[in-house]
Amino acid sequence: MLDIKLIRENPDFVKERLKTRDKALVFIVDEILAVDKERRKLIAEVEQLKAEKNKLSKEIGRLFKEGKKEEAQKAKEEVVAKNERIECLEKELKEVEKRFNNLLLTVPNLPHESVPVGKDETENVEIRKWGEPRKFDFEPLPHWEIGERLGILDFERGAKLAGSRFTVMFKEAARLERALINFMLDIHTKEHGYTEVWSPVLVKPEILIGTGQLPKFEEDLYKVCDEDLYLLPTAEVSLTNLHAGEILKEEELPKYYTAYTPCFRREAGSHGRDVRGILRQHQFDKVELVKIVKPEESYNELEKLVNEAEKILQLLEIPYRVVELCTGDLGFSAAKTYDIEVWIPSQNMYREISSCSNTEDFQARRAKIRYKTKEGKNEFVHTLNGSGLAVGRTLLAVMENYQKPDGSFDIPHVLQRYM
RNA sequence: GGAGAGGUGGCCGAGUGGUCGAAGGCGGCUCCCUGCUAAGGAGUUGAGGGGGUAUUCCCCCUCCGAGGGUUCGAAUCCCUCCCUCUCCGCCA
Repeated sequence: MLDIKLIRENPDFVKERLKTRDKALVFIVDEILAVDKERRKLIAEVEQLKAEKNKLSKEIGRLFKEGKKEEAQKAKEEVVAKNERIECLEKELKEVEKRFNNLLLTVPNLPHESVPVGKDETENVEIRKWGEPRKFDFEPLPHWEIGERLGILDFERGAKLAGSRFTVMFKEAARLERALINFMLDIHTKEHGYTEVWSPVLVKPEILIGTGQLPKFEEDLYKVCDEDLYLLPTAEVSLTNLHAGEILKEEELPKYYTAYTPCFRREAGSHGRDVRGILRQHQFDKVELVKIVKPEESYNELEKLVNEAEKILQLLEIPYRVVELCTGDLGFSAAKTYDIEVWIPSQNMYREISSCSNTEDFQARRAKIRYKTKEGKNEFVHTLNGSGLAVGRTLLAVMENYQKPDGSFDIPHVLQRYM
């Protein structure tokens, strides 16, 4: 959520920044300003009346004690009249507040000034490459063929159990999934200083509002029927919200959390994309990294976060590249994002395996995560998140990059002790 | 699922219709005192929002689990919900 004060005081700046994402966003700023004006006018009026009412009520108490019944009675009538007016105005105010909040909650974050301006993913900027894609002296197979031939990826049975975009894994694939999870968690906790977390995978709507999935992206989420709970689309949601509504001590920061969770996404609007294999599934495993930091440190922390995610691929010895998303491709909550894209031999291209973002205070403002500065002021923290990594995609990358001509594949050196 | 107890400020804990944003204690902060430390003394110490040309000053509104209601007035009374704890049942 953007700071209403910023919108109020620098509307043109906000418009300019939003425009780099999408030109249509400009109009919402004016709408917000109009509603804000209306809102504040009503607040002033209501509070004036309440002040008068409170004063009178105290007066009444005093008059009763002094035995001045008639004067008290007269004052009572006056308060009743004020109450009617207050009730009426408050009803109006409630409507306006609701409109105001809904508007504010649907505005995306402002891109950081360093983010390249561009309309979509074609204008993302490659930052660096790591590793040389392997030269195959045979035609590399896609992972689904490798997996099906070995009998360790079963798409038909996945569909039987749950429908399309669900897969069953057997034997080495199942074990590799588990090995990858443990490997990633070990690296992040032992080498990068993260605290391991295990969290619920069903969460309340207000939690999803905190990180920005709601109210705007409900169609991407699975909702539990009969209960007001949603399946987690990413552990970013639970980890970031661990401190929702809290005021942290300055010396508690920074906080680094990592968790393995399954993630559930409806992938609405991506029909026909990546239909084969396990690249795009409704349910997938992910090890997530979340940082809660002081504002002045967040961009530094973002660079570190990307490096920490990259470390996994380096240890697995799989080539990748890092790209910086342009303004038009930036996610809703992000001020700046780096994607890590892993090399996929069968597609002869790099595909996203991690997305690392600094949301600045955008999520903190929604989730009300603050810290008390040395001066005793409450400030919003900055929150960051990144995949470290998407486990299913890592598994797929291992299978393809380590495949052998006989249709089998090797296990990366660092994973062998986990198998 | 059944029965009971309870949810108050950073924490503990008082408060059962008026001057209570809330006693007292602990903790925190500031100052004083003692050579240092400990002890002691004085003061101060919640959050969100609106306004006054105002982050540091002033005024006001709201907040005692959440939402409704009664009342001129509610932390205090009534209703609904949520959560925590204890016992019973069921269960991985």
